[in-house]
Amino acid sequence: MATIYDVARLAAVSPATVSRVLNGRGDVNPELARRVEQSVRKLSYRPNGVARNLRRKVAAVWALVISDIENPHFTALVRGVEDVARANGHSVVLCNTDEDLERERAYIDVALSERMAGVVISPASDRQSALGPLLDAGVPAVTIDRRLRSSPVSSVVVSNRRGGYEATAHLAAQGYRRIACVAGPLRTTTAAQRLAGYRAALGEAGLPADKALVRVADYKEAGGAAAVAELLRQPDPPDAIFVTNSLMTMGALRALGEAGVTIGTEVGIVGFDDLPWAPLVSPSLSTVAQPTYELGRTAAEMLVHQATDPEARVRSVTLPTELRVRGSSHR
Amino acid sequence: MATIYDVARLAAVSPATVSRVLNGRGDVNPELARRVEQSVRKLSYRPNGVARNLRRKVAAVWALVISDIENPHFTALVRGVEDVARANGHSVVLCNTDEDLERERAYIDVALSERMAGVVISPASDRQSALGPLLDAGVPAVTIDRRLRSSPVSSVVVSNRRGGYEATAHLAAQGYRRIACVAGPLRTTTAAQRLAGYRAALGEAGLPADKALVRVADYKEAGGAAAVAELLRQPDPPDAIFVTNSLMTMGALRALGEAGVTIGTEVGIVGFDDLPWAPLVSPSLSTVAQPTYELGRTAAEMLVHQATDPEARVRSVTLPTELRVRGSSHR
DNA sequence: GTGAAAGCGCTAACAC
DNA sequence: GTGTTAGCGCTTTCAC
Repeated sequence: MATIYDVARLAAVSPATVSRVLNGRGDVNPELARRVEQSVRKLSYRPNGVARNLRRKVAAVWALVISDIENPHFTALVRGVEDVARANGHSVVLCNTDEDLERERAYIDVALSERMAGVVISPASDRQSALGPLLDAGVPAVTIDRRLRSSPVSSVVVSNRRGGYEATAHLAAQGYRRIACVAGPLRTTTAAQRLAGYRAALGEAGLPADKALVRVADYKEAGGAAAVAELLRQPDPPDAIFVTNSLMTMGALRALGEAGVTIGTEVGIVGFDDLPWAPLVSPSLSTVAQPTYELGRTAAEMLVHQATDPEARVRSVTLPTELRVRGSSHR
Repeated sequence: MATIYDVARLAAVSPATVSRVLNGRGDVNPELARRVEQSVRKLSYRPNGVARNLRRKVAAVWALVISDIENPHFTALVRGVEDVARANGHSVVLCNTDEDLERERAYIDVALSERMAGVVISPASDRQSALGPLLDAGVPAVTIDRRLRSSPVSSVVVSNRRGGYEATAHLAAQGYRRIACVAGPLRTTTAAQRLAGYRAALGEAGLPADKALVRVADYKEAGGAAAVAELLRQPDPPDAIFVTNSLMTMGALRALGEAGVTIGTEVGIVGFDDLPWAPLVSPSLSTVAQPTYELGRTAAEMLVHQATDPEARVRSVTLPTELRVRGSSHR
């Protein structure tokens, strides 16, 4: 592969001039610039990004570290982040941690090691974060979807508590009395907040907070199915369920189907995260929708802001959720 | 941030010895090794990956370039690739091209520029590929899900033609007579092959190949919906539809619902790609399932093979699909 | 406006 | 075994 020296030699200029032309810096004689461009083409020269990064001490790439690549919620964020990144001359690479702190750490390591320009991350845990080294190194970072309790980092989240509250209050208003909740891993702020909203709504509706009606699962399909199967097996099963993410909702529907339960009539259901197929199941699925694109866009904009002004103080943005009432939550 | 020189100084050894300890190369006096490790900890030293890559001429990272991050088929591949990567000491970063050749080119550029160790890619087009520079540079590359006609690259795909054939033959066997096909962008080999399978099955069943029954769409939800809406508006509408990917199938179901058509009875439907929610819609959705994890795993293994043996010849692996008959494809 | 040269942090010959 | 040193390819002072 051709280097900047090859180009310089062919164009009969110095490597410095080639660099200037390539980066549009400083004033270069148009004639020399022309010669450089011609040589670049002739040699099909591509700058070595690694050498450039070493010299500049930062790459043009952002890392978007998400906790579950198969969760449509997270993949929907991507577009928002990408659009802002491209507008600011950055590329986005995705890293999937699978809710695993060890893998989260490994990817933070890669981001740090490759001197990436910024990191947007949905942390696997609100406390034992792997972000420390990143922050110490001064790399711009923003958490998305979830917050971090252990360190001061800017974040963009949705109103999880309110979303959980509205879902549950809606079920109560529809006359359901034993409303269960399938929660996510409580080490995530989303799970904790959605559960808190559920509890608040129960209290307000004067419904008892039966511990047996709360199941902590793992935000995955199988976990949701298992949790619902257990709930149904109880002596006094629920007549409604608030399921706190889409993957678990899918599992819940499967478990309900396998148990021969009629959705809506026998057991009402509201899921967190709206999905394209929510209107297609029958009865159609009531959900708490999140502004996923906005979530990604906002996080990316905060990253740009941080990169521009390193003194920028930590900010936390909360975007609204929206209850979408469909067929699964009334009799 | 501490450098290898800082560590060397503190441990009273040379940078070369630090490097040896860090990389487990050569024999190092255990006492020196201990001192190095201690200094590394004390300084919380992290090797600069960029400098390392510049020196070694290759990074430890693989790029997985997929054409649509919101298509569950592609996100399902990721796990297979990741598992093999990790077993071989690589990290995987995902790049989303959105079926856009310009963005494909940009990400190939990043992979090249950052000297990534290998690329697994589902190309946006079978001809105008952006892979050229990558292959010229000798970077190990494998296409996944789709093939490339324009250059000799190893690939892992599924039996698209057979999958299309089986879906269509099944609909014919169920007594449907005017079977339509919603195809993907024909510049992808998957779309071309699935369509070819559809045509072959029609011919074999003695059904006429009415051009009006074939709609070329874009592998996206809205495209699938629009195509089906058009099909239904025709003077002589189809009584069954083979939809060639899951996103378009979702759109098809929506369009069918909006048109008030009873699925199965009035219009039979089979979709390509199985999905967790396929059994949940009603009637449950018949599909052609693909071994997504295997697809990812196999591609990654081929990449390892290529990296190990640069003389390895181009191979093409085809994995089987499986027709899953459910409720949407009979009366 | 242009070029010479130093240096980013690491690894791998090579010399000891 | 261990240290010295050159150099990966680029950008950026600094001198002209």
